[in-house]
Amino acid sequence: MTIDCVAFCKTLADDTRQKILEMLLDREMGVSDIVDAFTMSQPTISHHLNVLKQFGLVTSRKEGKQVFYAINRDSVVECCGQLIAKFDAEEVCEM
Amino acid sequence: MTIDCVAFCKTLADDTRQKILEMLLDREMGVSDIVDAFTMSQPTISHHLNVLKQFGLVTSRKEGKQVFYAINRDSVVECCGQLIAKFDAEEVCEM
DNA sequence: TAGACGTATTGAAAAATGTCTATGGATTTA
DNA sequence: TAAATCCATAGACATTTTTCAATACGTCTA
Repeated sequence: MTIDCVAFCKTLADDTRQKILEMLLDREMGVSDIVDAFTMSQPTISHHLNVLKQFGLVTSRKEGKQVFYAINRDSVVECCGQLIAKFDAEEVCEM
Repeated sequence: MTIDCVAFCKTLADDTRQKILEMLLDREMGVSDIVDAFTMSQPTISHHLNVLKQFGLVTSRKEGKQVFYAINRDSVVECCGQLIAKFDAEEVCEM
């Protein structure tokens, strides 16, 4: 399946979202833990988590009152791969 | 040298800029040729070309009245590579 | 069941970005 | 040199995105 590379870049075009992804590289985290790592409000973090989730870069699971988010490594790698593929094409030789 | 991955994604987070880069994969182009490929105004295209140039994804050279833009393949590949490297890290094992 | 807790949603304000028109600078040509 | 061509810049406007406060929703616990 081919992704929308512009949408992928938009998803990563935010410092908070990239930092969240980096944190999730280390371990799955609950929303409140993520919120604690930033100075922004909880709704703002929830918004960014939703943007990441909509594009499939993270997954979430509910456990009691908490919601845990995890990075979707396969998706991140696949998207980066498609981005490279789009712009790393060999020079086209016309004959 | 390490790039700003957020700035890189912001640079690519626009449909027009990605299309311009794709066109330049094929061949170097003058500004007016690029403008002709879109329905947007010439200043708007110039703006996008400047964004791409500021981040080093394209280069330009002047030839008479015309300005030719070319993709900087090395830079594009290097930036994509760093983006992958940032999020494709192996799982961290704590001992 | 009432209250507390954790998270999502809503609606609005602020900030950033994309787009346009108008114009200016550089270069060529008549 | 005057006009034409090509592109960049400036400023204004519209759109999108980020952010927050307020509140709603689900879950646990006393």
